[in-house]
Amino acid sequence: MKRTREAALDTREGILDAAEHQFFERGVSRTTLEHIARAAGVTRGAVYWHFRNKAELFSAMMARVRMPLESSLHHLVETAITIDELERHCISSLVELQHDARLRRVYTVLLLQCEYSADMQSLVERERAVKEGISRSLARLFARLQDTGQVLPVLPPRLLALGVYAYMLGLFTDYLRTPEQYRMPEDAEHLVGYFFAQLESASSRSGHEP
Amino acid sequence: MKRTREAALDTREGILDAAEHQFFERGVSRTTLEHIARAAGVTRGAVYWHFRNKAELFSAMMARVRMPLESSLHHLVETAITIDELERHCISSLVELQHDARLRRVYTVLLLQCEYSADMQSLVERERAVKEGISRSLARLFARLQDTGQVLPVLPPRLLALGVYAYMLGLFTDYLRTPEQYRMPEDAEHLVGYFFAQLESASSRSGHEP
DNA sequence: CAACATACATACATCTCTGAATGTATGTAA
DNA sequence: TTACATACATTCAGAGATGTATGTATGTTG
Repeated sequence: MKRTREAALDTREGILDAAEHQFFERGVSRTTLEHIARAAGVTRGAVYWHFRNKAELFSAMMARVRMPLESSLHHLVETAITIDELERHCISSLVELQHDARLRRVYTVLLLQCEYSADMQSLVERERAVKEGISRSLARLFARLQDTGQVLPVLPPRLLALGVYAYMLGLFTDYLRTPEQYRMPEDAEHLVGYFFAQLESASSRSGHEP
Repeated sequence: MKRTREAALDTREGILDAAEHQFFERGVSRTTLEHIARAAGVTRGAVYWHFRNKAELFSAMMARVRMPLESSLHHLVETAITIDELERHCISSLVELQHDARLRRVYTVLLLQCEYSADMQSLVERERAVKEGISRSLARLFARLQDTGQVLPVLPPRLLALGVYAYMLGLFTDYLRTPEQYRMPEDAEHLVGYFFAQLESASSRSGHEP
């Protein structure tokens, strides 16, 4: 058994992989560090070597994946873009779930297998901050797009931001819960497209159909 | 201390009330039966007298509240109704959350404070069945409304049902997580109204504005 | 007013999980 | 090659948590 630095990194990654699967299958609170260790082929000693406790392990696991709504969106939203780009981003982030098993697992854990109680305070606060950022960015984007006439002023920017966020959250959650009800590339396009259709003024809407 | 039958029922309700609060504050897995008993002013003996275990207590707690999306919706959807009725139902079920603290607590537990792991299997299956029923009912309703020309065929009924469900699920979840971001009577109306606006043909849309 | 059932409280045995302490083999730098 | 750090494995003590068994006071019924 080698104990070089690279091997240690492999072990660490293996533990995180195992945590992903165990959390996904048993839920966060019901999986013990022993479960994770065994699944990773190590003992709890190794786990405690790499992570201070379960909460830190959880955070590390979450940090490995970029939140689809967060990752590129924040950049996307700050640079001047069109409403179409935002729509395509929403669609692709939904479709991505079908292809990326890790994303699916981690998001299932985040949305369905994790209790947001007081001991997860740091996690809760972080998520809250992320959502705050997304909402504000989205609202500013919509404000810009409405100013330039790209988006119809059917709703104030704040509500558009809330609406898009809630819709995507609901779609993510429901897809992860019952994926068999979705035919994924097309349904994502239609469902998201439906929501955005109202926003697109006639000018920006041309060139949409083939 | 009286031990009559009515007193026993009071105790039972008290335990359920306490469970609601404790689950809400600590999350399901982190609250022990001791917590619940103390909060209810009894001991674990009383809890075990009324409920076989934590899972059964949880189920009993959930059974006390009617799911806003489930309760009247199922009836509503089977009787021939207009799209406006469905829209108003969605709005009012959202607004209801603001006024009904119990609903808020129980739904927060269901959506944010509860891990859907294997031991909650029965709960998971039940929720799944409920959603199946809602989806099918909604889809049939949309099909009828499209046939009679009340709703524009912008999307197939199945996708409309999925979309409405996901949107409401997202709104519920997000509102419960960050209620301070919503100005509740109006925002619910605007957010839901936005989603339904596309569906309403010119005829059914008249008489909407004051 | 027995006799029994109900509605709990109390006490206990058991189990699980955590965290820390300790042990140990391997790598690594002087 | 010695001395130390790294990367784990093993062991142990302690804290909850669960479920059950038992005790007990109060109703309830014939």
